[in-house]
Amino acid sequence: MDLALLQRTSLFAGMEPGEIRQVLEQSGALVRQYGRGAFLWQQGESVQRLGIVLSGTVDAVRYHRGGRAEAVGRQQQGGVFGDLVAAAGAPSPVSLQAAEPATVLLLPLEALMAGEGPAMARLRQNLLREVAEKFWLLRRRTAYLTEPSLRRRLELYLGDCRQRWGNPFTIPYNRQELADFLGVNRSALSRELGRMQRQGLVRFQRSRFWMPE
Amino acid sequence: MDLALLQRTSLFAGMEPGEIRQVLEQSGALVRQYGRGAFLWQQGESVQRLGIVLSGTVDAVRYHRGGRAEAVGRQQQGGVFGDLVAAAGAPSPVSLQAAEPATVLLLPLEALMAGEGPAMARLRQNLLREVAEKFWLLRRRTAYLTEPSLRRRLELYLGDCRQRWGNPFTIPYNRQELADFLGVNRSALSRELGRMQRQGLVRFQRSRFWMPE
DNA sequence: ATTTTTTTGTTGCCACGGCAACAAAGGAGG
DNA sequence: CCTCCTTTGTTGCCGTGGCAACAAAAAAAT
Repeated sequence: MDLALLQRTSLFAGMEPGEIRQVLEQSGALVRQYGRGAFLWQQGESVQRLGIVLSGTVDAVRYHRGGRAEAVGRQQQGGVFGDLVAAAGAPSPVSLQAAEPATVLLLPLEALMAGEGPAMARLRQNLLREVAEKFWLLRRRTAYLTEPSLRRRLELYLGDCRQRWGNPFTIPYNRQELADFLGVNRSALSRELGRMQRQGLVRFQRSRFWMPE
Repeated sequence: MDLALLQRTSLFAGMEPGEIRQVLEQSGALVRQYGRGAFLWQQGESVQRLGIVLSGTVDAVRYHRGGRAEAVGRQQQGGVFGDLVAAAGAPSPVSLQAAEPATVLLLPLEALMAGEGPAMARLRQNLLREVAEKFWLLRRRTAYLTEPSLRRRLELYLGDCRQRWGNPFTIPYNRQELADFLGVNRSALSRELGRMQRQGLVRFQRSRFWMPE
């Protein structure tokens, strides 16, 4: 078990290798491997485990009646998944699928909540924080989605990025993905970006942006 | 302290009065009162407490530069607030304000995560579930907001309501609020609802709806 | 280097829906 | 009952932005 990797995850942040090892034993953690495309679990199942990606990629996907698949989230090395599903204690609204061959560490939620000692307490704080951060990330997105115009959505999003990362900054999306994220059409997005650049409100090439002020 | 009320809250659900009392003492809970309009805490503050509304109403409000206030959430008797703020451990993106004179029970988060015993474990499960449910509620809303047309947003939202509550069902919004929730214009919403009713896709009066099939 | 595929930019068309202004209906209070 | 105020429905106008189709650029594959 690669404790150094775990130490860098949000879930085990601030914990000593000894504490991590202790928590793993105490909680009944286990490691599993999945091939490309394999389901860790399916939409509608009740799950009481959460996972950490040790290697590979895990996607959260929502399958609509009609077969359409909607990408909901993606986790790579060190990422935590299944926390929100297990925490809600309801049938999962998404399937979890290995986008690439993946090795994951699985932790039973209930053991984490009941376990005692300072290491467990720290872990729980981390878990709760992880979940809350996912909430606020989503909250931020709804702020973009409820802006009335494409221009305002872009200004708000890019302004947030500049504030967070400084100038220049690189966004984690290509045009199509950004359009999806902001809930707009890709060509309309390109058009508006062009306009903003001509007006000197922003400069960019590909996913690298620079904003004045 | 009204233990019967607490027993009916999501945070203390499934716990005996004795357990609740024990948790309150063990964690250092305290009761506070706030007059109408008083701030429980302000945007930007770091908070490590969460609260339960014993009486009155507490609003989460986001103040934008420019003075514009955006209503983010509201909790009434039995409702839990501040959980997501405290859990994230970051400066609060919202202010909490007593919309009506309010009595609240405040619980230090850290004590809840570190406390031992089955009652504490249950409480933590409940807390985590509360947070996760707020996430999925928001997730559902983004599903509406990313639908491309007003019609599709309505169909999706009303379809969800019918599935959840059965026919007929009453939505918790008036027209203006529903428009805001779905991120559309109120008159356009009324227009579309009218069209759908003429096509037999829905029947309604005010906030009471009925959908075929 | 050449070909193929992916990503991004551009443009014309036109419909959806925002906006404003008003009418009608419903509720509350006298 | 009548008045006042809030909520909901209706309609015309017109701009934003969805959509499709193509061009250009970049990246990947051969």
